[in-house]
Amino acid sequence: MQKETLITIAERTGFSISTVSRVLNGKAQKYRIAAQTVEKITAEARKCNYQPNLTAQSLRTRRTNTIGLVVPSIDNPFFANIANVIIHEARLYRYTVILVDSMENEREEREGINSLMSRNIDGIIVVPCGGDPRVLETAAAQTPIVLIDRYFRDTTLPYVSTDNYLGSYHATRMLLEMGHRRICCIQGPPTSITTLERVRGYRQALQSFGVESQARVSGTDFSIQNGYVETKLALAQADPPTAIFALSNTILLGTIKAVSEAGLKIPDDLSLISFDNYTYLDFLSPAITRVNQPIEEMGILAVKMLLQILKNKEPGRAQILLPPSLIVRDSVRSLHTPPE
Amino acid sequence: MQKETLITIAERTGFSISTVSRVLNGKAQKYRIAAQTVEKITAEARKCNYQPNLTAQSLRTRRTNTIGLVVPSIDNPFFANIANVIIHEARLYRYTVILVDSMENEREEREGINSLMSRNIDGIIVVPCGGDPRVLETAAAQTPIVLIDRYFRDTTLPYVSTDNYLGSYHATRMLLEMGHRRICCIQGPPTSITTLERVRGYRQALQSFGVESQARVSGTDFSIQNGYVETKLALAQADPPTAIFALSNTILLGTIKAVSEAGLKIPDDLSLISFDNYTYLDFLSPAITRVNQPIEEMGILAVKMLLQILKNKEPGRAQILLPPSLIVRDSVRSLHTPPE
DNA sequence: GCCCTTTGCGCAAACGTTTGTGCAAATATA
DNA sequence: TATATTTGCACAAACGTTTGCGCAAAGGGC
Repeated sequence: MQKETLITIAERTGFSISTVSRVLNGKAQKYRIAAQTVEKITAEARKCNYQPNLTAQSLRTRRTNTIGLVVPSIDNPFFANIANVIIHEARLYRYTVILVDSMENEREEREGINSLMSRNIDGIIVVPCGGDPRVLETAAAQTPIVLIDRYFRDTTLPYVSTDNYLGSYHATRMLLEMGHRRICCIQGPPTSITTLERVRGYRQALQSFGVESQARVSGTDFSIQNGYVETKLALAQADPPTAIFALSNTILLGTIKAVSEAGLKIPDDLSLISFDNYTYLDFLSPAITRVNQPIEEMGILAVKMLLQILKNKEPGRAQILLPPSLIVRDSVRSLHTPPE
Repeated sequence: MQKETLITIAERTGFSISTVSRVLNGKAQKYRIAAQTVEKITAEARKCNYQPNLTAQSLRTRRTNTIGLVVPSIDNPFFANIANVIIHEARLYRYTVILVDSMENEREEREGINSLMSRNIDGIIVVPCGGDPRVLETAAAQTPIVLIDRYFRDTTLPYVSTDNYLGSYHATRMLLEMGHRRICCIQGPPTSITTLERVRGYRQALQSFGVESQARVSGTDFSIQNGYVETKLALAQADPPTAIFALSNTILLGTIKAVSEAGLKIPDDLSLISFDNYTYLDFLSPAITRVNQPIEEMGILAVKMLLQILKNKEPGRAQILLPPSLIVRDSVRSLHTPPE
């Protein structure tokens, strides 16, 4: 079975390549192709299962109906989730997604984006992994770019993310209202905007209770190991925390491991609250109280924003923060009442 | 910043397009381009950060340095894991991956594969979601295809998967050796090869203990809900099982939910064993004993097999089953000893 | 029957590459 | 000096599309 092209169809139907092209692109009306001709050509195309050659098509049209998606690690369920939403949403508009994994590495990210651009993809959605917007901003001069989840403080790049500050603020306040004062906050990379915002929310909540001097922030990255190490340290202090706020699902896992190794029970001996939602968190015992990011909405918005930029052919300026919600489960104990 | 092409570089350096092309493709030797010329051209290319237009390139060469990956659901950590390995491995050979999510739907799968092929991708790795190899086999006539995880019984298509039979056999034997006899096996889609093989292993193990009449197999698909429903039913029987064998990580979650709703403790009241490995399983309490599939090896092999087919330009016949391993944790109790 | 409009379609250029072939100049050979 | 060989590069076709333009034939108005 050899490849069918416009040429082979043209030969078999006796019409020219251009006529075949126009018919199959639905431009028969516009070019006044006779109904009979349309009939013949579409019949033939269907019969031989013609599939246009997208590389030729996009060489000519400079469009590929493809968007690039760059995430730091597809292995992280949070990003897998984002990817899932974006792939599905893009499909609705007949866009295909090329996935690039930057491995939390700025160089990989840059190369990935270069590779995407040399493929003439129509736009890029990216969860940036560096602190420097410049690479992305120069790239955005050539290809529309929308940031998701992570973004930059002073940037003109459009983004959609969670209001990390707010989520963190609410979570911390909940702990405070439950009577907790010694609350450890285990953070991700200290320069990342998500970390910064979450820590800001944490501090602000403490301040609203007049206990900002109690702030305990530590941690270096979004890894299980980081959660583990920092929890070990926290628990070894003279005045160990009564609650731990893990700023990501990965950090949470490390924390849980350290806590269980210490022989502590959650929430009786230690309360725990986390960022990021995930099916499995309901199956841990106890189920983990957490800040839920509206991933689905974020993904849909990112795609829509990108498509809008593509349609309007103008830069795109939307910078959107969606409110997170608190999913209350069983990992936080009230210090006002005795343990069960 | 306008796009740099071979043409602009040719103009600026004063050489012809072909010379520029050959130099930048490292074919200077072969075409006896003067060292000085090579120097000038590469300098200019570097200066203006030339990136070849991949669509033009692949239109001409009929290669895209891209492979397609079709999975049933990127949201499932098992497939996210596979995708992760394949993306990374492909990158080593400078291949990019286009990810298609078939949503466990044969029509989506077919369309996805068509779309991939019209992009001239060099090959496809697919976790098929149907029971019929024909679509894939005809596609394989045009583009190299390698199956991963799932495959077909009578097919010439190359594949790499786990020896599901063996994994299931060992897991079931372990339960039997621990004294369990009433073992429920909750399966995925009854026609899928992974289900069939796993059930076969389960039955064979029972038979090796002379208790094949005790076989209890039920279930319809790889969903949390299926695990939940089937467990509910199993527990409601007159002679409820002492152990449950969940044939996937998703089924497992449903089972856990139903078990905990029934107020049963694992492993004291009920033993549990599962297929598929996953970080989170160690964080459940108790940690879940499970059959580990060698995902990393499978992914690497799949990519290597595909690249080999591409290189040799011959169909490729390798059909490989890798042995799984048992990860023993705390969810299985021995009936020979009293509960702790 | 003549001119004008409409209908229906084809020609050919262009997108940015790669690559087989060819050819002039430089060098070597006799 | 005449010929053969090598060196260094350019020409042009091709990959499969899309699309502006143009032109022949048919139909309409008078």
